[in-house]
Amino acid sequence: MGRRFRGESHHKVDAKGRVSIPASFRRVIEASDPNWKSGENPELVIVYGDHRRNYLECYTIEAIEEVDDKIDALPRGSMQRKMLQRMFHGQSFPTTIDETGRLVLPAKLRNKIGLEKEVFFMAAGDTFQLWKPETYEEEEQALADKWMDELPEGFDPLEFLDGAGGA
Amino acid sequence: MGRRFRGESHHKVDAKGRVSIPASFRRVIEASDPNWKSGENPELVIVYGDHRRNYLECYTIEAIEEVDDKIDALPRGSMQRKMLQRMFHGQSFPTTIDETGRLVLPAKLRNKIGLEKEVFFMAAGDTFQLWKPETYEEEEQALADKWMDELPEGFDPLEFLDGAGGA
DNA sequence: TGTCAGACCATGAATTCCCATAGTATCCCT
DNA sequence: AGGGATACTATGGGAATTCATGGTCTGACA
Repeated sequence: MGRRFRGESHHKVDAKGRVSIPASFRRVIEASDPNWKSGENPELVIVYGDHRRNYLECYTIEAIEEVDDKIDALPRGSMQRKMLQRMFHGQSFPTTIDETGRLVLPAKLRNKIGLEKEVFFMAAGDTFQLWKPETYEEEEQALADKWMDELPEGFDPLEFLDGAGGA
Repeated sequence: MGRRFRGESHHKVDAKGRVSIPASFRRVIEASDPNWKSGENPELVIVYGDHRRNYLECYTIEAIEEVDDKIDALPRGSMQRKMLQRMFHGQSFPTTIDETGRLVLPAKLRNKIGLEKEVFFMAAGDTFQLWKPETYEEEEQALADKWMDELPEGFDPLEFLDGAGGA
């Protein structure tokens, strides 16, 4: 894996669906697009998935190619292959970042996750996610808080790093 | 783990959020950045965590890569992995130390721990922490008080010097 | 012939870059 | 051992650049 995304931030979404990409994310997207040259518009792929998913996941070109290769390696006609193709080839949207550092989310994608005036960016390794802020807070935050609170008193989640069994 | 941070100190924070790094810490940060070459600006990652954490933890590149590797080793989709990704990939901020030995803390991070004109540096193995001085004193003070209060009536903590078992 | 996507321009705020200074520690030389 | 000269540390200030965001204009298209 090349460079990693890191950080989280909130950005505005305007009436046309335009969204500024955090500058630090842009650097990673550019570096992970094998065809990108300075002065051009780097590409990326947004995977939106089916109705069960309530966020958008953005892949760099390198990251999506890795996924494609893995799909290609699955037996033709297998259910797994079919499902993954459906998700990564069907339910995805390739796009580019314009010269002002923004991308345009079509109405279809915005509606899918209920996006209005604001979006929340969240790094996740070699991809990043786009959430409706309210969804993120309600679902993820609640889940995280619950999970943390259920840990034994004085237990530091960092212990998971070393493979300690937990809740 | 390579070289360790050692010591503690106070430094000014200016209006732009710039903070001098203790010189001895710089040596460790440089030595622990595999890409660093003399004359360049060493990188590091500040992990700020969620609302429960009231200090900033600074990781050298080596230290954070160790963490990243461990996260990669956890099962994709597991709660533990998700939580750790959220903390180390989402709630973190990559940065560099400039040629005058300073780093810049963006307003978001300063506000998170209530930082104003001064910051307290505290070594912690292969990471170091940044505290608002008042917070550090209060927390540590509270911790010390609690410990003292729990000692048996009439017990002098100096007795620990000679190996007496304690609370 | 109104709507929609894309290209282009505009701007305030935040951030980076570059230069400056005062105080300390260090080193070297005679 | 004295007396600089030198290097590094901690801090400050302003200019230049980048970021995030908003607006306008113009064709395409249905």
